[in-house]
Amino acid sequence: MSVSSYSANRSGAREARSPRQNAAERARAATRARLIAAGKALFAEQGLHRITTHDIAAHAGVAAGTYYNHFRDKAALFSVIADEAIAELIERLDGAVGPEESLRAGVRPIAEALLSFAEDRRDLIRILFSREADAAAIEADVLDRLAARIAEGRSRSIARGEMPSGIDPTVLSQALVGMWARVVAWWAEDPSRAPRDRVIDTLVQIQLSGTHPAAS
Amino acid sequence: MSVSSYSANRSGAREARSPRQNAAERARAATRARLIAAGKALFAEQGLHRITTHDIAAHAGVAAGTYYNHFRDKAALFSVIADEAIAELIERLDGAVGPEESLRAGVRPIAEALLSFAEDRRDLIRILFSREADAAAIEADVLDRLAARIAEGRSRSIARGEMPSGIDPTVLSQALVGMWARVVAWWAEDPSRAPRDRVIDTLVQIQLSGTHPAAS
Amino acid sequence: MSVSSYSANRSGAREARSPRQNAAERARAATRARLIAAGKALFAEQGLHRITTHDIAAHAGVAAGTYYNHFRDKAALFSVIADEAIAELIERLDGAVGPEESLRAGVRPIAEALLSFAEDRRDLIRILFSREADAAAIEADVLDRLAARIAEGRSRSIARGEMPSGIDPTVLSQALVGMWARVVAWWAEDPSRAPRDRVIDTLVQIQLSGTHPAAS
Amino acid sequence: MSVSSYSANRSGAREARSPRQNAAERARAATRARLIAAGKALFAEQGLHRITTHDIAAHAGVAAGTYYNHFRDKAALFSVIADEAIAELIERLDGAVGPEESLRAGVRPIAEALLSFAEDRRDLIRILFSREADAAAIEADVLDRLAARIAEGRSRSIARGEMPSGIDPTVLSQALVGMWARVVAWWAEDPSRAPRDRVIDTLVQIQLSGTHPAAS
DNA sequence: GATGAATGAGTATTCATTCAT
DNA sequence: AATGAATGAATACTCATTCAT
Repeated sequence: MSVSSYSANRSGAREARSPRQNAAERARAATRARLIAAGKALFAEQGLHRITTHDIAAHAGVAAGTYYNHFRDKAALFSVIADEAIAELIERLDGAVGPEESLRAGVRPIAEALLSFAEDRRDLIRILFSREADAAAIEADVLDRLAARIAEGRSRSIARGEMPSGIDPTVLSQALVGMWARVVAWWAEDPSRAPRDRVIDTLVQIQLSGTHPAAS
Repeated sequence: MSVSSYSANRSGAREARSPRQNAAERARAATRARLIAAGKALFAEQGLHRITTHDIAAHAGVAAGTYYNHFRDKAALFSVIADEAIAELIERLDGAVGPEESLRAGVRPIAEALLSFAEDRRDLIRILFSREADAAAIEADVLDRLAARIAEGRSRSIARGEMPSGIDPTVLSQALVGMWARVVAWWAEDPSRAPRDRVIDTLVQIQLSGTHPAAS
Repeated sequence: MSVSSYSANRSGAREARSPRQNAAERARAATRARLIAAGKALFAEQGLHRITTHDIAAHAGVAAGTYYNHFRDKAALFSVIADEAIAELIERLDGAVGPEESLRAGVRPIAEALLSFAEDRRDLIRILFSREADAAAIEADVLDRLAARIAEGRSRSIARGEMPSGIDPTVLSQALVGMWARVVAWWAEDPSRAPRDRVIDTLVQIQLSGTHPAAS
Repeated sequence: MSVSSYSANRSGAREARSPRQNAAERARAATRARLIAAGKALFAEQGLHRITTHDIAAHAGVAAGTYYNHFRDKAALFSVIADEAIAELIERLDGAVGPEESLRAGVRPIAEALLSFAEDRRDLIRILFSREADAAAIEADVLDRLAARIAEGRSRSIARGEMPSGIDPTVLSQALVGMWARVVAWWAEDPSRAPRDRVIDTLVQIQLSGTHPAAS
């Protein structure tokens, strides 16, 4: 388990990467990965502040102190997880809609991407939208980033005259983000609450009509 | 274990209240009111679990133990505040829309009631929508109650054939609630972010188009 | 309830005991009696340190502060109760055995007096023999007083040559007291554990043989 | 909630214990031992509920929180101490009397074992017989176990016709246990109160005569 | 790098007691 | 004398974090 301990400092680093160094590095990365996995599982179940660093270490099968060899403090792991989650979500959304694609065409793909993400990553959904005081900064971040992306798209729409003039794009983006976040969290909690396609259809209908002059 | 003294008015007797009793009761009510005010201010600023009962007592200018002469535990004050806030919010919404009024007519009044509440009661807004783990039950309650109210109205709309068939009323109610909660919280945080009427107009436009066949 | 409050200080004491004073005095005594009764009931049920002064006042139907108009502190009421209990017990024992009566004749009456006391005053038994840290001083007192009484009797017996010389009267008195206290407490807890007369017979037999040369 | 670290030796592996693990384990055991020693000293002096976990930690020379690395709560240390004490007492009593030995022969050895225990372990005596409300369960246990042992022996005596018929064995066992417990506690408090042998002689005489027809 | 024992500040809650009315 | 609101010291228990090995 701790082979690396005895060697790491002794090797006279000749080559940039001795095999020994590689082994040590791989072991370290593996420990880190297990801590992250433990964090995802536990934060999703119980939320940030019901979980202790000891819980995470124990779930990862390492000693309590090991946690601090990998993360500065309790919040750091949460941030890492949240950042990964956000990145994955953004990536999926980007995959779903080409950046310059017509927004009209894009609504359904976005909703589908969101719902797929909720299906595949219920743990991440719970972490991202978990309504935690301590997580507020992170969550605000998630939602604000989404909102910013949307607002940006909307501005282009407006510039092209595609949106009713009464609508403020920043308000709209907050509204859409709040809507999506709530619906996705609500549905991820118990997907049997509504058929997946019906959720998508509903979101699409609201979106379509609410945001596009063609709908009126 | 012992009979509690948490209710403001213990004596069942209507009459025969001595001046001394009245004075004591008034003093008690005043202390309670100060604790509630302190709770509102502090919970709004920092959230439920960053605040200690000592903080609240200190902010109210009473001794630490006095808190427990008025509230069973830390959560109790939060509940009282949240319940009051919900009641006030509901009351305002009820005042804004007659129960059987056309939904179409009702969208704007609802948005206006919401925004007024956000203006007048920024502290309560922060508490109600503060995304706290411990407050989750309360917030879920708020939002679910709103969602239930909306879903109910929607059902009538559907029955009257006023809504597109693709829309699921439970999904829609979650969506609207998420949208409103987020927009209101976002705006209450800093009302200079958008002019009040523009927020209302935006919400109305989304609502109108999204929920009414006449808009399509 | 508080008629006396308004008059006590105003009466220009002409006679040694005005009717008003008598009334006030009686009211005060009644309050005190109710506190004592409450203390007996509650201490017997739960022991000294599970019971709060608020519990006692509430059970007596008076305000919390009233307790301190009658007793210096929490221990004072306990002492009063214990003293009364001891006095009653001593009185019963004295009633059972004439001071100079032959000890031989007295064993059965003592056992009977003890068991009767246990039957009539289960609450006091529980208080006197309740094995409480804080009550230790009091209980030690009870038992030591009993032991002293016994030791005294024994010394006379020894002087009269009625007791085996190997027996130390102080040790014997501790032994008897421990025996009695435990048996009485054990039996008072659930009198169905053994028929009353069988308990007495057993105690008598042990006593008789253990303390009297005639038995050897 | 999390897997505890209260047992001294967590690792099931017999072999493959690194020097580091051994050192840590030894350190842990040493701290635990100091906490237990502190508990014995303080509980014997002041009783369970006059002593705080901070007192124990301070007396053991460790930080307050360290207590909880070794014992789940305040009661846990007391239980550990009491269990050890009971076990040691039982062991001594078993060593003193062969199980089937004549009871007659056994009285003196029992008394001697008891007194030796009281001499060697004055702290444990005080803890075992300390008359504490919270310790009641433990003490009841001690005394009941002793009583049960005695009752068992008595039943054999009765079966062999060695005991007067007027005596109820359950009452007798309570009586003997009360007697012993009180005498031992009284004597351990200040052994100069009576010479050790005189205590033993007195106990033996009471026992002999009280329980055995051959003595009459 | 990993370990895990130790740390100690932090916190909710209790309750004997006081005192102004 | 009675009231009862206020007091504040006391205390069990938690947990993020450190550090010697």
